[in-house]
Amino acid sequence: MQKFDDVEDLRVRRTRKLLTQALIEGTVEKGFAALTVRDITRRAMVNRSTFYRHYLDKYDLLEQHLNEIYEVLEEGGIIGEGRPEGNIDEEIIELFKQIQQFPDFYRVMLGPQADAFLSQRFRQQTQQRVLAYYHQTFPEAASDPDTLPLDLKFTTIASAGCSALGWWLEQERPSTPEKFAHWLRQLSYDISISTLKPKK
Amino acid sequence: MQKFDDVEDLRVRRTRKLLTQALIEGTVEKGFAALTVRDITRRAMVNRSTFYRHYLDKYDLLEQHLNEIYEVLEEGGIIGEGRPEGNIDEEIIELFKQIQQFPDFYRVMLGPQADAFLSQRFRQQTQQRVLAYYHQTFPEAASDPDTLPLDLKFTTIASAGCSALGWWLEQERPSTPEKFAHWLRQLSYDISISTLKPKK
DNA sequence: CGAAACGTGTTGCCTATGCGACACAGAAGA
DNA sequence: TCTTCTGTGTCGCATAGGCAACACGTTTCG
Repeated sequence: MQKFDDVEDLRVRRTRKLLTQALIEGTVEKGFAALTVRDITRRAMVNRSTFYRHYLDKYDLLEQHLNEIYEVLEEGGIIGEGRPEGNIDEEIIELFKQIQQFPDFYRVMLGPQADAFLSQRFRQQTQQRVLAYYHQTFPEAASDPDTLPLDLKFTTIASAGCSALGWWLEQERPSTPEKFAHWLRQLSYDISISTLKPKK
Repeated sequence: MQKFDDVEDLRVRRTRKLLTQALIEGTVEKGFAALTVRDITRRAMVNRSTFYRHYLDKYDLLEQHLNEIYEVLEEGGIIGEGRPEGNIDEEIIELFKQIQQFPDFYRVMLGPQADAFLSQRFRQQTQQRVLAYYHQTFPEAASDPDTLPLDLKFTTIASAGCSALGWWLEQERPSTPEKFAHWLRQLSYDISISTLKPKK
């Protein structure tokens, strides 16, 4: 797999978007396990060799897709301490609108009958992301023996976030992405305060 | 505007598909008149210069899209190589299954608040297609001075078909393609009989 | 069992497309 | 009026991606 000089090239972004979209649609249609690289590239109208210029395999594609989601969440401060920035709020809302476009896919990942590999990898990545974020934000907390074990915190927070998202998607008529983003920010902020901020 | 060596190149087909899709979505969203080439290319994630490698302007894109639809219908035996005695019902049903692929777009084109240029061009192209069809099917009718003027017939038939289609798409709960095809077949059959079949 | 048939990765060559720039036109605004 | 801004249409150059072929592993079926 080779890298690209200009990751911002329109062709690169378009190819990645098409492949990701095909991954989601294909997963909904026939399941992630049965999905082949050929299926994805055929649906995306992208040559198979091009797929390997960007991703190692379908698992790599999935993880990169999830990572992109987390990056947006972290930039917006949804994960951890909320720092409201008007500009980034719109991006988060856009993200949830995108998620809402493929509720079946995330339902597959988060629902009760979720694909084994998918849901495991999703929660696992979520936890890792939360871990990395808190290492950046609270570097001193890692060496504090008196606080709760970090793993427990991260597992709890990650699981809470996944459950919240799953709950949102399971609703009959999900509320607007704006409202859900607001709730999620409040939730994550409360959790941050109660678990990470040392009481004075 | 330049031509391409290999029109079957996956990149060419993908680009055209994305642009066409963006045209349809953009037309539904903000109307065909207000739609710019920039809007289309931005939505399609295609460079603006690439647009001009394929189309002259948005009108050219629209016409090529309509032509492709008609070509698909002809390949399916719906318009071309018509058999007047055959089972026309199935052919008409196939037609509406094709149209149902882009319901919003045709709603914009044919509905009461339809864009002026769009609906005009659509009716115009439909009329030309009907003209070609009847030239194939009834070659002797073209030279018959005693029948009604052909233009009048075709205009009437095409306009009737478009109006009926627009009415169908405007319904709250459009009836099944089968039922509507039955009605339309009766209508068109009556028109054909009364205007094209010479009385013995 | 053998042999099609399919999926995975990889490579070298060719080309469609992106990018940046340009001239031009019309519209909005000081 | 003179700017400023946006859209149009075109161009040369650089490159991401298509295509065809390859070796290899796995399923499928006769």
